[in-house]
Amino acid sequence: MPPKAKEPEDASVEFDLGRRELAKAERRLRILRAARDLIRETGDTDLSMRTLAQRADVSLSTPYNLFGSKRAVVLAVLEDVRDFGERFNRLKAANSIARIFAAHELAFGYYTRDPEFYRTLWRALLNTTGEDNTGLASQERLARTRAIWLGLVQGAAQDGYLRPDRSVDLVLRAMGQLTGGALLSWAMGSLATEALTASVGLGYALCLNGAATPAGTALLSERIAAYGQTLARVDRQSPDRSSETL
Amino acid sequence: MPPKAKEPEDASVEFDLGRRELAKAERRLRILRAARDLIRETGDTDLSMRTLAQRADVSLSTPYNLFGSKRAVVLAVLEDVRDFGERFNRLKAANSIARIFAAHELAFGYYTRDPEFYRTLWRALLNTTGEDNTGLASQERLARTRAIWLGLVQGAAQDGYLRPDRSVDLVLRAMGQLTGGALLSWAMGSLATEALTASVGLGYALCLNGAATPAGTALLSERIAAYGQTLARVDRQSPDRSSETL
DNA sequence: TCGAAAATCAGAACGTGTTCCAAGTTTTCC
DNA sequence: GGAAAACTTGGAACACGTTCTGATTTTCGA
Repeated sequence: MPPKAKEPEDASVEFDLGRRELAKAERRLRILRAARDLIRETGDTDLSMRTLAQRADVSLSTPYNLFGSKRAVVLAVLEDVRDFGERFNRLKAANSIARIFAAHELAFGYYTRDPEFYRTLWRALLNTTGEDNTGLASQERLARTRAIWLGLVQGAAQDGYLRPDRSVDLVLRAMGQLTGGALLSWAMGSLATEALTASVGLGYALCLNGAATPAGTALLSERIAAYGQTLARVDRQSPDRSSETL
Repeated sequence: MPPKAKEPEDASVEFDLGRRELAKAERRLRILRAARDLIRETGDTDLSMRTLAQRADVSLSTPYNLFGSKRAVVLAVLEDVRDFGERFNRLKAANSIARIFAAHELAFGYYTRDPEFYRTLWRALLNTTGEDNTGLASQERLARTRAIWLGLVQGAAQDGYLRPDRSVDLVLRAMGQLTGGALLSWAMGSLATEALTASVGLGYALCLNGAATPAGTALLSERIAAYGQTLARVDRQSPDRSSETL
């Protein structure tokens, strides 16, 4: 029987790379979809490579050939599911400070909408030893994300909301670590989902305010107050247990 | 017969708990010491429970009986090695802002002096699923650490360095997440050891400055500049790759 | 002193991520 | 068409954290 899968039925961005590469891409896609579905279904239990292979109708070796490790598979799922970039460009806001927080809430909206899914994803990322996080695709995506945020903060600086003697790079670095810490304690279970966006947003606002001009402070104070109220309300309902182990 | 178990033979802090409890404590200590030594020796390779048991001259089951999991053992090592508390009290500084950063550099001095050791420790903490981080001893130590930092920041607030309309709790929350994020990317390898203390210190200074009075800003600006210079110097020598995965 | 209780012990077992290897299958190139 | 290269496959294997079982030793209470 001739292979019936020769029409470009998926209409994806794949170029003509020969039939072998095409089959490989198709397998890759099948694995990713199986991983996504499995995480969606099983929820709390972390997905195993054996069930993943079984679900994707491939051998256990194949995900390792195509991705390299479980961590890489999960990273690819994360990358596949969340495609900002276009959405970021469509963002409109009253000023460049508001733009930053609009982007923040857009990004974390992915997490607060189905939290189970992303929590499992992040847990899988954490307990696979990270030594080899220098994947090719991963590194490129990371640079892209960083460029977006750099543009956002630089915009605020050019609009006169941030003091020019404060390096944008340093503010960005603090914001990145804030993000990582919040996602860590969220994935570990010590930060409630309802508090996640506000917690990171408050950290952003504080850091930015630490480098802000008076004009910037005027805008950021509202953010700090608003996020603070949200956090106070959440803390009243459930125990917080922030600051995981220090 | 009156209970005769009154001899304080070990002269340690253990009370008279009978010979059985004493033997248990001795075994616990032996396990902790073995874990510490093994991490010190093997360095990069994560310690395994089997070699740990072998080294401590106990069965593989015993660490699970006494601690519950590998995560708990590693947490106990971390708690055993780092005993601030007393050192914090001996801290003297020019003002309450300087006190905060003295405490910060004291705390992170543990990490930057033998980084291999603490990196291994933190990696072991990360890739054991954290569900059960609600250990009894762990929770108490966490509260104690939080109380120390709360006192430090409250001191700055009472000295008029922080605006009274900014909640100390919220600043503390941001600082805690900053810490967690930095330690995460440090343990993962994407943050250099030479940049660790400065990176967190800069984040602290920015967050505090975001809630500072003019008097506080005067002090914090120096910190921001100093840490920024340190980070710039480190970045010039090695690639930074901060903000791990977002 | 004796029996009961408690803890450890050795070892097997389960499921995990990951690697390796001998086949088999398919595509590509000459 | 045929040879060679590339890739998947199935399965075994390794080390890991964790749990369980049965036997053994040690301590405590009466």
